[in-house]
Amino acid sequence: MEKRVADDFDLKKIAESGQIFRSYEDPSGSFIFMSADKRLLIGQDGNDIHMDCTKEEWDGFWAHYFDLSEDYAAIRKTVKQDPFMERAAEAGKGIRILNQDPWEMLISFIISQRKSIPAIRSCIEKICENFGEKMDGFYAFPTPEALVKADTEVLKYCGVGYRLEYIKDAARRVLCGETDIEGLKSLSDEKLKEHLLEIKGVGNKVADCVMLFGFHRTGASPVDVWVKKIIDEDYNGTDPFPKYGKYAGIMQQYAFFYKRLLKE
DNA sequence: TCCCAGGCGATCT
DNA sequence: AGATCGCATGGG
Repeated sequence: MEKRVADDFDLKKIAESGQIFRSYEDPSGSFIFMSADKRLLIGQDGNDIHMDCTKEEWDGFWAHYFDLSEDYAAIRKTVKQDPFMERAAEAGKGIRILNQDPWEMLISFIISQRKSIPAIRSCIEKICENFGEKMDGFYAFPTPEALVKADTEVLKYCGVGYRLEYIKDAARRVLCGETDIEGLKSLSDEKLKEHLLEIKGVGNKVADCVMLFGFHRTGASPVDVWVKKIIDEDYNGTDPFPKYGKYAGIMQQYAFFYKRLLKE
C-alpha cells in the first residue's frame, strides 16, 4: 500500500539511529524493518511512503510501530537556548522512536553491552537464524521459550560471550512470569525501571534503552559512551537531557545520531 | 596486531 | 557511595 505522511519521517535515519538492530537497506533504497515475528519492506520518496503490507496490517501494527500519532516536528521546536541540541535536532530531523517489542529490546540491549553496533547486529542476526521461527523469507526473533531451551554451545557460537548467563536468566524470568512483560506496561516509569534493574545483566543504561525503545517511555534518556562524550565535550559535564522531561529520550536520539555523524 | 565497543557485576575502600 | 577491575568476542 501507499501513504503520505505529514510529519518528520526519514527511514534511513531511523534505521541508522541505533535503536533498531534488525533493519536492512535494500539495493533499491527501500528498507526492511523487523520486529518480533513481523517484517516490513518500506520505501519513501519524500513524504510519500510505500510498503508491502495491507492497509489492515499498516493500521493495526506498523503505523503504531513508526509512532505516527506523535508530532515530532512540534517536539523539535521545543528546543530553545540550547545550540548543540538545536543542531542535533536539525541533523536528526526524521528520526522517530519506534515502538519495538519489549522482549526483543530486553535481549538485544543485554547483548549490546561492550559491543560495537555492527557486532550487535550480527550477533542478533545469528540468534534469530538459530533460534527464531522460520517465517516466510526471514527468521522471527526467538521466543523466551526458545532461548530457555537454546543449546549453550550454539548460543556461544552466536557471539554472546559472557552475556550467555544474562540471556538465559532473562529468558527464564520472562517464560515463568517472574518478569511479566504485559504487566510491566502498566507500571510507572520508576517502578518499571526498578523491575528491569533486577534482571541480571541489566544496569542503568540497558534499562533506559529497554524503557525507551521497548516500552516507549520517552522520558528515559540512556547514557552510553556517546552521550558521555556529549555531556563532557558539549555540556561541560552536566547531563542536558533530563531537563527535556518526557521528550528527553527523543532529544537523546537526535544527539546520539548527531554526535556519531560528526565523527565520520 | 592492537584497540575498543550503545556496560555490568563483583569487589574493594 | 564511589572507584577499580575483569569480562568474551568481533569489527575497524
